[in-house]
Amino acid sequence: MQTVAVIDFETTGMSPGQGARATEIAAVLVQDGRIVDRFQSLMNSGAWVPPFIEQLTGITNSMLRTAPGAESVMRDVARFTRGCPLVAHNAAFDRGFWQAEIARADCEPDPAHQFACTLLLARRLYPQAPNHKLGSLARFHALPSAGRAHRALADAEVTAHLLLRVQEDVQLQFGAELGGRGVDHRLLMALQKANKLALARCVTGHVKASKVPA
DNA sequence: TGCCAGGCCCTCTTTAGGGCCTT
Repeated sequence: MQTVAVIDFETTGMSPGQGARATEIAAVLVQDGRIVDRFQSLMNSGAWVPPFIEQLTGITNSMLRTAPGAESVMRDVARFTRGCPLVAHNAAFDRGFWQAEIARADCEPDPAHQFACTLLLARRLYPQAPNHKLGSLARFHALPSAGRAHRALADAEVTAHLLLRVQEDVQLQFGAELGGRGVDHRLLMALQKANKLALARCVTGHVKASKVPA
């Protein structure tokens, strides 16, 4: 079964385009419906962490002073996730930092590193949720807690449990269309883009497309 | 002077605007 890497960044701000840098990254590998491996590291890019972010994440400037360099951490996490599709909650955010930090570390881009987004999927599948913040969805589905929110490993683990719940619910909801097929990464990427009224059509189309020889 | 993210979704839309979500 395909192994997927769920990642989460903590950063100094909202956008790498505005000079924000990553302060911590975590990746958890999900295979056969469970977490099978974990990677987590603080990363010292030399960037200053604003007080608001120190308070939000608990990651302080003094903690980063002794952390490994951002470039070596990115090389390590790229190696850890090699060949795995990626998943994040609000993937547009993490994708931006992933691409920026990978480029700074001079890593070769991995074609397998395509992002699926649990935020987009949750908006499709759980319109009845009070909102689609990671913490709210964790409460909504009673997902296991993995530690302090706004730390990379804890958030990545919660996102991994949300992903597993999404896969389970897609299977339950569209089992007939899937005909015994698993909920793979390509289907999740198709679903997150599907019009909310066209989920079933999307699944059927994906299954038909999957039957065409490459 | 005032503003300064980006991507996505929804709707009183598409020649746009506002809200959500991430740190």
